[in-house]
Amino acid sequence: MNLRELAKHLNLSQTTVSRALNGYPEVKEATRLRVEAAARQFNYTPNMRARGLATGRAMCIGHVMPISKKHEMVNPVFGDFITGASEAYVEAGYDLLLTLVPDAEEAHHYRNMKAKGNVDGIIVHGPLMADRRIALLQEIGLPFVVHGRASDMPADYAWLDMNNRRAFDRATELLIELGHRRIGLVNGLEHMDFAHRRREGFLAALMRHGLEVNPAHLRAGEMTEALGYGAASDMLKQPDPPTAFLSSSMVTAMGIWRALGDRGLRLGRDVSLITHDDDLGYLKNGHDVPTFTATRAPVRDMGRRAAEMLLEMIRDPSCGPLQTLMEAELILGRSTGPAPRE
Amino acid sequence: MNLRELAKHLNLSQTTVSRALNGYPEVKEATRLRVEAAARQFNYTPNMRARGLATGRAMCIGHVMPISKKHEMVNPVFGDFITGASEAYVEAGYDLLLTLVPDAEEAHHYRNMKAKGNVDGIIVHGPLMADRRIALLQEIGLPFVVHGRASDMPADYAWLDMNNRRAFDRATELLIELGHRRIGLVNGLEHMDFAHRRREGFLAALMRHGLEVNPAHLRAGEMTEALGYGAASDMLKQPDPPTAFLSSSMVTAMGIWRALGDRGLRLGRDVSLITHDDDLGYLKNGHDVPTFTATRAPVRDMGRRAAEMLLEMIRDPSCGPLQTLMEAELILGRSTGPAPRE
DNA sequence: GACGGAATTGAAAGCGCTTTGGGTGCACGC
DNA sequence: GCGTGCACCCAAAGCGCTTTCAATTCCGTC
Repeated sequence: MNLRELAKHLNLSQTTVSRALNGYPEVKEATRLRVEAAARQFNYTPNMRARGLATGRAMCIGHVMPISKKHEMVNPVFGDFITGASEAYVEAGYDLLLTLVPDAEEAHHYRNMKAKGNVDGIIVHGPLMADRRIALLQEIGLPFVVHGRASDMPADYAWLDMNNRRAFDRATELLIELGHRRIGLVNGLEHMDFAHRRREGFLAALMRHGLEVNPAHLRAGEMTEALGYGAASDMLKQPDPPTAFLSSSMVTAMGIWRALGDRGLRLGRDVSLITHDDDLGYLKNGHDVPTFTATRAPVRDMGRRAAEMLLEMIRDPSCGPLQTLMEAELILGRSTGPAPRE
Repeated sequence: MNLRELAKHLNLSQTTVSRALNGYPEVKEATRLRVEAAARQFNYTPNMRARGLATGRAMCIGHVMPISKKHEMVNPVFGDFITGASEAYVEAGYDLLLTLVPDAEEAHHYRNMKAKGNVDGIIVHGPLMADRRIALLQEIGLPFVVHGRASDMPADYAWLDMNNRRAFDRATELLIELGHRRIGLVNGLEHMDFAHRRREGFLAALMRHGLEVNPAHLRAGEMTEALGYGAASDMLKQPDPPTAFLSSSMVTAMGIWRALGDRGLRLGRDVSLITHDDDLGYLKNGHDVPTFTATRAPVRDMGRRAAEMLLEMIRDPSCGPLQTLMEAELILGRSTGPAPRE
């Protein structure tokens, strides 16, 4: 059933039917009711492609995920983020188009997004420190919001980010207050912006307290369980092993934990551990009391907020690039305790 | 730049330009080259909405994920599955539309998919045992492939599934051969089809070997780390604790492992564990030697295959519903060993 | 040099919707 | 009786593309 048929069936023009369904005021209330009833009866839904052609709006948001060829890994955070975003889209009547781009920097993908005309705006995932996509998108003129930031780029674009720097600074500070002097950092890949900021926060806190940075206590890689296990195992073998760890993700933290187990070290007693926790649905940090002391950021909420920002920017293009910085909570779990006496 | 402008610039009709770009034979080679050069120069990409309107094909596949209100959790497998599917779409020039459906309003969402006309087919995720969506989609007449199956429905639809029953049967068999007599099953929610089949496989193997089923050794829930920890802790407290566990996911297995650690039980020595492993990018099962003995199914490949099936069905609607059953590998890791002497 | 068919190209219709720019009645005031 | 303003409705244009049908050109042939 399309508009023409519906109109014919009602003995009305397409114009009137269209207006009735889209809530225009110049149609008589009785007529509107008649139209709406018929639409319901025949299960009429406007064809979005046709509507899009006519209005110029696609009613669809694109999410662009870079999948690096080298590290073929889907960010586990993605599922939860997108769930949150999806809530906002459903409410606003938008669809979600997902594009996985093999190489973060393939310009033509982004250009095509605009030309193909099937999205009104996009959300950019996984920004690098110097992410050329931002300038590209500004040039293209498609509204966008970055999930995260790109430190090396001028900041006049829309983004939603967690305060990674501060979160890791605070976490480090907490460990230092507990008496830890040798702290290992197991970070994500540091050309990713979020990882870079976390490292900065970590180093800043160390420096503020006059602590040396031991390069052997810094490790970065894809945030897998294996990374945590490997990194912690290596560091613990060294002459001056860390008495505490900072980890960039829950799975990595579990790997670290396993490495402790191998050596008979007890978490929170012999060795302390703070991890970042994205509060993912399938990876809850304990039940009543959190297993890990953690910097927690509700990724799902962030997805929703980012989506709302983008929708707002589309609704009112004059509002300029919106920016949101969210603070992570520092939640106390059972993985931290005073540094052991030497 | 749109087709008309491009045509004008070339002093050609839209017809010819369109044909040149779409590889129709009736256009002179010299002209085609000229057109292609101009298209590249101006970065012309056809507007998909307009093309879709004209051709009736959306060049887009919908993925529908139910998000149950009760268990607000995104299936962690989803990211990898969709990455695989995406590969196939990119090659075929398709886009991917993601819809998260809160399962209450099911029916009208699927009906709208068809009416809105922005997808040519859909992939259905998370099938339940008696999933009404299948009959609905058949009635609607939109090509679809189910990731998994629905045991209680007639099987004349397209699906791609892992042989869950056989995988868990084999895994159980292995444990029995190792001398285990009391085996705990920590499963996913059993109204989900895959979990139901795994349970069946588990029970079949027990029965075949004349082993009693202890209801206290069966547990099902959302496959979180906490589930594994809680279930294992409970079972180990009982008078006749399991000497081996079967787990439906890696994170759950890690929870079980943690519960063992709490009690000073060593994995693979004191207690054995086999888990299902979806081979996710960020949750690798060990490095050289797998940590866990596991039934492994490459979810990403499955995504690709499912997508290819759907594209084939769209290309040739007469080919009927395709079906693919994949076998999981049973890979040996360090989490299994002979049952301890009593 | 005219002719038939193959090779190229174009004009125009149409996909299903929105929206512009008129109508057509009708009530009202003069 | 006539203009005015309002409330309501419609015909038709147009969004950017594909595709049908027809027109034109080109060539080898007789």
